[in-house]
Amino acid sequence: MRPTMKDVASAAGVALKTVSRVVNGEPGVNPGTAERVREAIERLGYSRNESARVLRRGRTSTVGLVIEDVADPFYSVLGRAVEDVTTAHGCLLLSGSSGEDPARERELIRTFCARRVDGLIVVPAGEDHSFLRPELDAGTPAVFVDRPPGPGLDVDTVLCDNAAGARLATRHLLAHGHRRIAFLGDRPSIFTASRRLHGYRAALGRLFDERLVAMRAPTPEGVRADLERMLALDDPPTALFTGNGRLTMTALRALRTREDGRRMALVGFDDFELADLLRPGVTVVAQDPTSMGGLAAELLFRRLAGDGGPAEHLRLPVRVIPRGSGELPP
Amino acid sequence: MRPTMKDVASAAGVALKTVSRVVNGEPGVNPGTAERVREAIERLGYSRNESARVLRRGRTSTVGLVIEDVADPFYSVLGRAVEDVTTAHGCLLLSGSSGEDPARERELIRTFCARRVDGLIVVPAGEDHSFLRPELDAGTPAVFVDRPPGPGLDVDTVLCDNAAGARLATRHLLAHGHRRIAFLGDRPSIFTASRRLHGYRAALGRLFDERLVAMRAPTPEGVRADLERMLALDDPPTALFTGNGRLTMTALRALRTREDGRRMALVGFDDFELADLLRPGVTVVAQDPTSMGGLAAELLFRRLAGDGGPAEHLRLPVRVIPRGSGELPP
DNA sequence: GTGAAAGCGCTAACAT
DNA sequence: ATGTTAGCGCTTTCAC
Repeated sequence: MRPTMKDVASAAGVALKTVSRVVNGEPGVNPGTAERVREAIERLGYSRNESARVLRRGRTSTVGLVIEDVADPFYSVLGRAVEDVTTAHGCLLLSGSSGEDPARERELIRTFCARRVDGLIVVPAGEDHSFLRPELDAGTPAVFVDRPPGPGLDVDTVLCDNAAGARLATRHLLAHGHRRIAFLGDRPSIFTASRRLHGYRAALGRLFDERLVAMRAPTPEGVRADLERMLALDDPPTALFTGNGRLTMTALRALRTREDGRRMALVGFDDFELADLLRPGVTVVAQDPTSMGGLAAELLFRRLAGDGGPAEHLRLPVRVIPRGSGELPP
Repeated sequence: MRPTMKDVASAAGVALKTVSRVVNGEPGVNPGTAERVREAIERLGYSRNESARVLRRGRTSTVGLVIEDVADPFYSVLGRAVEDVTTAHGCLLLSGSSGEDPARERELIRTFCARRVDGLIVVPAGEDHSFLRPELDAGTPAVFVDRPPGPGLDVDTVLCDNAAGARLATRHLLAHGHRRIAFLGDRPSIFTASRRLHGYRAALGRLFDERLVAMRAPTPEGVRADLERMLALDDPPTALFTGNGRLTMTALRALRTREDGRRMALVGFDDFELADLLRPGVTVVAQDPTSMGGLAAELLFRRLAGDGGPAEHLRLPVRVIPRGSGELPP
């Protein structure tokens, strides 16, 4: 069906190897011959079969990226950063959504490895990554981003300082006079969620009250129910710390419909588009998904270039961006 | 390095072909033999080399997706829909960002074709896609989404009704009493931008005033300058129609800093997260990127299943979502 | 039920 | 400067 090097060779009246040389820009081909070959390539509409090349050479020049959801604003920006670095290194990025499902995560990684990606970048969903052992041993490096791998896997990681970020957020609210500060986090099984809970709790000290903590998947109904419950307490919260961007937006919607909700101070983990345009602007603890993805990719390419040093563990800083909602008085 | 079928075969004491049968779930293998093979596979950490399989079989079970930016909220949602359909069909999705650059678009498509994707889904950046001819002739189907291909290529397309959407938006503002309605669009070379301009102009009829039209890349500075210019007119606009989600957000930021801007009515093309939480809520003409991506992918898989009918041209409806900003009086 | 041999399209190593 | 040969890991075909 599609023309092969052999077809191009006979069309140009040369040996297959000469075509290979021209296609790959190898030296040692007479300019005239090269021209004839190029003309035949053009005429036949030839394009090199990458599968055959990969089979022979052993390197695919691809990188696999597993994230929670390619459509999530945080992870898609992280993914774009990985794509840019990957492209700059002449590689192709394969990416897929795990949807927080460990089985899907494993299946994606399996698929990537069967396609022999040169390396993996993973935002893990599962708690156990021992299935990666054979791949790592076979020489496929992996970098974990945003969350660490399950126990027993000593690979490079790029995380943000979750606990410090949560402490900053909570202290910010404390500094503005709040004493009853609620925390809305994602499921505690998610690494970032439990680290952020930890930071929140550490900053509160003896002000901590477990009735002001709710951790679950960010559904509108669930968040609404949690807030209703807390606001019905004798001593209701005057401020709220939300554990990720999705929860912040969900909470904003839920609070808007209650008049006592509108006056509630709010600090969210993760920045998001339009946070500055809301009234009041939403104060956040911001991470930088672009740096995160970019650094993870650079780390991976350093491994691919042969760096065999001990596993690196990058911890990226976070910063508070005050915009109004976090500075409301109790 | 990595174990091959040959290694598994000798470890299990069978012929290579028997391993192949077990790996592929082909019938005609003694259960006991199959068990021995599976055990050897497990022990050696074998995983099938997909490149070799592809080379032999001729099908990669991959689909290539080219979009403007994998981190753009609109296109990333579209991409996720494509991914879901692709996964459901047992295929892997390769996706890449063209960044509105025709050269990068072409390079991405070339890369995908060299990797012999079974089919392509493209949100085109360029105006000429004749380079796709050989691929189509070689039997690689393509579906164009959001924008049609350049002339001479009769492939399946999934577009939204851009002109109708722009007419709806403009009429909505007219119905609320506006007579001076400005249009902020992306570069006119972009298909959707020019179609939306067309619909806007058609709805305005003799109310059209070219001084109220500005088309350019959605940069904060550019949008700000355009708005300043229009608001300085003797007969300034009382309403604004923005041609895509990015422009809507950029315009909202620019308007917020002017007191005469806050009272300006606004309808935006494309819905976006938090449009409902802004004050006033942002009235939009919404398309459905999930349907768009899903339908495009379904169309592609119908082609891959052998449907050789004439090119289909789907046109998706749009709808107005009133939220406040489009209902402000002049 | 099992296996041997050929070959997919390419590159690496070695001639000429 | 050009060509020949072997073989990457798998599936296909055909033989046992």
